[in-house]
Amino acid sequence: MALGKNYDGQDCSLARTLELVGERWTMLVVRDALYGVRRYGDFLAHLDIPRAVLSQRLATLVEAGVLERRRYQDSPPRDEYVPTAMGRELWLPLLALGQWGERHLSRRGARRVFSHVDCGGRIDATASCTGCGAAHLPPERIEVRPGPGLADDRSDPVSVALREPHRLLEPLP
Amino acid sequence: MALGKNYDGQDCSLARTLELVGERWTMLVVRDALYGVRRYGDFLAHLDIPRAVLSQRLATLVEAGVLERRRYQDSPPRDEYVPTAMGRELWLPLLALGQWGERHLSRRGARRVFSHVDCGGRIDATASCTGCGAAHLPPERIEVRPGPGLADDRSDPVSVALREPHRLLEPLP
DNA sequence: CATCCTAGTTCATTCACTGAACCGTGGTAG
DNA sequence: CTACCACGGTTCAGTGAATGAACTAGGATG
Repeated sequence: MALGKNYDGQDCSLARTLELVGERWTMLVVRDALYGVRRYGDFLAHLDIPRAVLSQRLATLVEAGVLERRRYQDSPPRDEYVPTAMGRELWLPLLALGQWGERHLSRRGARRVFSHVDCGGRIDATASCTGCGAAHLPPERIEVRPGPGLADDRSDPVSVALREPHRLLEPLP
Repeated sequence: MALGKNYDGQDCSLARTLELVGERWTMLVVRDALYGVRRYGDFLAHLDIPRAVLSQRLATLVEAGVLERRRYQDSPPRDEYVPTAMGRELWLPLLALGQWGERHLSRRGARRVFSHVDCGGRIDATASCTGCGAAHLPPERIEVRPGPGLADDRSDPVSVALREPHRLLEPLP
């Protein structure tokens, strides 16, 4: 989103949600985190986001409890950003938005296909498996694959790694 | 959202969706449209949105096919903005976002409660009825009521009308 | 005729986004 | 010991969208 990030008069959970994740780039950062992107440089290269904006978004998401900043190496000191339980629950709205776009804004086929790791069935917009009927699946049980509509013209490590099937939340690349 | 509304390198249906509905205010406009708000002045009063931004957002949504602009009176000429089928399908992602905020960002209770008009059961984040089990319900089958966490300090016609139970998409106020 | 209502547009100001440059820490190579 | 590089940022000038107030236009209303 953008300027003046608060919707003051709106006593509404949607408005409160958008104050946090509705800013420009934020949902794409969370999506990447759910795909398994964890390092600053990978977000940067995959999203083509200005460094200052990425820093600010990561700080906001950490402060809000959507991501956790975690030391994964001491020398040199390196931190990674990992979705918390709260962040993992954003999977459902992000999926619903993506599926809506797939249905209404895409002329080519699906760019990415989600399937249930336990049965291989396709996932619908409510995170349910159209194969076995399991409802409201968490990201841990989902695999992403490139779909027929995906243009594979990007060469950053994340884009390359996502050309193979990949389970959500598993570290990339 | 904000500046430079396109996510050029992102070959992703979520990014395409956000280019359209991810701008600042846009999702709140769609939410209001699903609640039944139809007139420029009602959006304006309920959202406290700058007039120029509202005009621009309505035009974008009409052009994209999310809303339809419809003449409802000839003298004086007056148009209303009504969700198309494409717009009505945004119900699911908007609900999922709102429910996420309700769970994670709200200290008071729910601000609004959604229920199934056919059985009175509560609606979950996947638009399914927890009472009768009906899945993926469309907005036509949903009723909104004020929840315990709603502060009723606003006096615009839409806020006042929404203090009563109201079926989604039914014209307000 | 004067006033009001609705639905806008215009405009100066403010403020976030952008992209490029710079910085600091800690390896690593010679 | 010095140079250089990788990573993860911060800083900064320029741009452009959001903001809010003022203004406009068409038509009803008194």
